[in-house]
Amino acid sequence: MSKCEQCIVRQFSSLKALNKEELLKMADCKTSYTIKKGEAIFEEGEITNGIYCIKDGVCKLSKLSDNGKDQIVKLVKPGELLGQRSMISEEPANLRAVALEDMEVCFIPKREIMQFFSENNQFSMNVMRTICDDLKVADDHMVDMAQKTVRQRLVETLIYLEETFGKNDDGSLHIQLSREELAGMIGTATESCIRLLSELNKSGFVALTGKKITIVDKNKLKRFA
Amino acid sequence: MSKCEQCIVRQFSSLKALNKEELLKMADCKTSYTIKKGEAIFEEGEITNGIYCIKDGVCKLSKLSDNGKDQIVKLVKPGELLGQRSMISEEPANLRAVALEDMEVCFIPKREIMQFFSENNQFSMNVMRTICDDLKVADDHMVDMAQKTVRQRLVETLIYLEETFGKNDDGSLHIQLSREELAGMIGTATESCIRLLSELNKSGFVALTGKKITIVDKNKLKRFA
DNA sequence: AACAAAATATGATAATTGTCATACAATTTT
DNA sequence: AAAATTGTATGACAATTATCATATTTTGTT
Repeated sequence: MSKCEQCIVRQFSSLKALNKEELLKMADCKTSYTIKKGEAIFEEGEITNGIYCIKDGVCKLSKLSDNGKDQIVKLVKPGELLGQRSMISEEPANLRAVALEDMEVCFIPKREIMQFFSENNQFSMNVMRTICDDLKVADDHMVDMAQKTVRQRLVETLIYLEETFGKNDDGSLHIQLSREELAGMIGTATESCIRLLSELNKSGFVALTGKKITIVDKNKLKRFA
Repeated sequence: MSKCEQCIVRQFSSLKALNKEELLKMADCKTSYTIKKGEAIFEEGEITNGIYCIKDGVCKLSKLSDNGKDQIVKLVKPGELLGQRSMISEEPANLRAVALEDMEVCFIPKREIMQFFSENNQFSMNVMRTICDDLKVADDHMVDMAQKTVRQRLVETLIYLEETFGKNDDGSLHIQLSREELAGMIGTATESCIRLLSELNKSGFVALTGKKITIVDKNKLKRFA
């Protein structure tokens, strides 16, 4: 069993506030999982009873809407935690978590986390800040969904993807999303997403090579939207 | 100066975890304000350095979008707290708070709240839960904005307004929103909002009497959307 | 009470976005 | 390698929604 002390998640997340003793306790109670691309970590409505630490791989958090479309609410990357909200609210998961790449995650039971909460004030504050950040992002996102056009949202999403997940050697977006998933992030029909991408391609703002998307000129793209 | 012990905010909010001593300390450091309908409690980008307790009156939290429209993110009612997120994140306010009715609020400086945080674990957990609830609502709201039609959002908003703020004796919605504000909640153009309301009126699902909106048959209205 | 200003309402029209059909390409299965 | 499945692309069209113009009503002010 690997130790938590050197783990990437510890460096980037709320867990950085935990001391050696707490980390040892955590290492002791954690369960490690390997999750293949496309598999779910948890489903909407599932009772999770703990949090997941993302060691490797990116996943999407999505919610199935009444119209049958899967809206992607957030992408979660290595170093981040998953399932904090449900655990604190003591509710089933509001969102579904599905791996976009092969992943390595660790599960920490609720019992341990709650104990850290009560004993380590800095840790609670860190978690609180993370959730506050999520809330701000969600509010802003909501305003965007309500007030921006699909084209604006597509452009902003492409830039977000490049800035957050980086580029391959050939300059294309490193993160691999299907057109359907991209549409699910933007909140539009797959066909509309494809059509607008194709338009951005023809205008020379982005280049499409197979599934790969390359932002040709980020600043021009920003201004265009 | 009134005591905090019997205050409505104390009964409904995270503050219920505070003990007598803490309440006395809070009563001692608070500032009470009267805010007239239409006035702002704080502006987007303003540094608040504390939280507001809503004793009376409802306010809207909104964000100005690039297209010049004011998107209403949330309505806050008596008994709730305001400004928790910014305080915890140590950031300027992300949203603007404007009174929809004459209001009575109290301001508690950050310093005191932070002390309660570190000394009263139940209080921190309560605040955390509140923010978690907000996050869930925001996520759901985001999905609605992305996936539902304006008509669906209007219908759901009307029902939400009736269920949350109640009805007058004549059955009309108690909370008074202008058409522009209603449009701002729904995330649509004012004209579209008016047009759809008028359509619901003609179909007999709601009744419009001047500014007053009455839901005639909630269940029919729900099914119609 | 008369006026000005603001809010509500409605028509006409354009722009955006969704839906369905279909074609083509890529990937997986047999 | 062929067939089947899935994903991407595009056209045609319909539905939704925004915008602009203009009444009409309500509200506030002098």
